[in-house]
Amino acid sequence: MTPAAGRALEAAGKLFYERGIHAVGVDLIAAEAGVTKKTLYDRFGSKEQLVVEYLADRDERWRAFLTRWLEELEARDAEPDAAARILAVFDASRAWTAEHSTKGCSMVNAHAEISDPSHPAHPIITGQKRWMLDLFTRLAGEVDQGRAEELGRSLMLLHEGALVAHGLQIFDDPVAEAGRRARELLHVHGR
Amino acid sequence: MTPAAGRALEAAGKLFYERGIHAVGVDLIAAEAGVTKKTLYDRFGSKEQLVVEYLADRDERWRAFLTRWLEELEARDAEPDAAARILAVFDASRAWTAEHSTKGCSMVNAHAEISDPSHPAHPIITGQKRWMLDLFTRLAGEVDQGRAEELGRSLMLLHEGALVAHGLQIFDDPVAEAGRRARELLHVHGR
DNA sequence: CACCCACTATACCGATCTGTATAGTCTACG
DNA sequence: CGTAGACTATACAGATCGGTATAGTGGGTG
Repeated sequence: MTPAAGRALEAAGKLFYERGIHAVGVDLIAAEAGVTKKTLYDRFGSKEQLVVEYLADRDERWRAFLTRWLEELEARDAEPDAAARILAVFDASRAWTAEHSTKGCSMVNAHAEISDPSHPAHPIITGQKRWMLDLFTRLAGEVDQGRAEELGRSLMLLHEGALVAHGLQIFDDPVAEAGRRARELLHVHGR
Repeated sequence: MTPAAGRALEAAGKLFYERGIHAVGVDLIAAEAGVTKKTLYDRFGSKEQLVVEYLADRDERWRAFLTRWLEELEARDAEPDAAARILAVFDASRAWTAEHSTKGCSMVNAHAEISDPSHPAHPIITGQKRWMLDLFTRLAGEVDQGRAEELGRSLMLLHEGALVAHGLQIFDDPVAEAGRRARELLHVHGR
C-alpha cells in the first residue's frame, strides 16, 4: 500500500462512515486525502473497490482489536472463565465504539445502502456478523453446552441492539447496559 | 393527498427502503409511480421533503399497527398483565417485519444516510426510537416499578438487535427469538 | 359552456457524478 | 547519472443528479 493509497483509504473510511457511501463522491475523497483522482483510480480501480476495501479494513481492524483484547484478558487472568470472556467482548465493544464509532455499526450502515446481494461488499458485511455470532455461540457453549446456540443468539441480539442504540444516541452508554444484561443472562443460565 | 401524490409516496417509500435514499433519483420515482417530475415537485417541493414524508408515513403506520395490535389484545383478554402486553409488542414486530420489512428498520437505515442532525428527518427517526423506549419503559414499570428504566432499556436493546438481525438475515426469525428472551427477562424480574 | 385543477409530456438548467486522458514533478535505487 | 514508479495538476467525457419551464390534456363543477 503506497502512502497516497493509505491516505485515500483513511479519508474514504472517515467520509463513508460519517456521511454515508452514496453521499460521498470520489472528488471529495481525493481532495480530503490530498490525492488526485488519477492516483486514486490507479490504486483502487473503482469507487466500488474502494468501498470494499474500506469495509474489509474496518472488519479486519475490529477483529484484530477484539482478538487482542481477549488475549490480554488471558494474559492477566491465567484461566478466565467463559462468562468473563463473554463480558470482555462487551467491554471491548464499548472501548471500540467510544473511540471509533458514533454512528453505529459501519457494516449495518453500509448494508442499508447496498441493495444488491451480489455486491462484492456483501460477503464482508455478513461475514463479520456471522463471525460475531460464531464467537458468541462458541463462548456460550463453555457456559451451557446444551443451550449454546440459544445463548449465543441472545448475546448477539443484545450486542447488535447496543450498537444501534449507541449510533442513535437513544440513551447513555447502551453497550455497557448490554454488558450488564449479558452478565445477568449468564448468571441465570450458567452453573 | 391527490391520487398522483399517493402513488409517488408509495413508489418513493418502496424504492427508498429497498435501495437506499441517496441511491434513488427523483426521475426513477416519477417513472415508477407513473407521475411526472413536475407533479412530484408540485406536491412535495423537494426530494428532502419527500424523504421526510416517507419516514413520517412509515412511522405513523408502525405506531398505528402496534397500537391496534395492543388494543386487540385488550379486547380478547379483558385484563392482560404487563408481561403479556410486552410480549405482544414483540409479536406485533414479528408480524410487521414479516410483511413490510426485509431490510431491517427503515429509521435506522435512513439514519445511516443522514449525517446532518439538523436534517428535518432527524426528529422523526429519533422520535420513533424514543417512543418505543418510552413504551417499553412504561410497560416494564407495571412489571417492576423500581427497575422500569433498566428493564425498558433491556427490552429496547433486544428489540433493536432483532430488527438488525432480521435485516441482515444472520439467523432465522430473530424477532421471535428476542420475544422469547424478553419472556425470560420478565420471569426473572417480575412478581 | 366556461372554468379550474390535477395531471401528462418533454425539454431544459446548472451542478455533480464516476471515470479517463495528457503532461509534468519528485524521489529512490542501481 | 539515468531510469522507473508514485505522485500532482488540470481538463474533460458521458451520464445522472435535483429542480424548473412551457404546453397541453382530461374530468368535474358552477
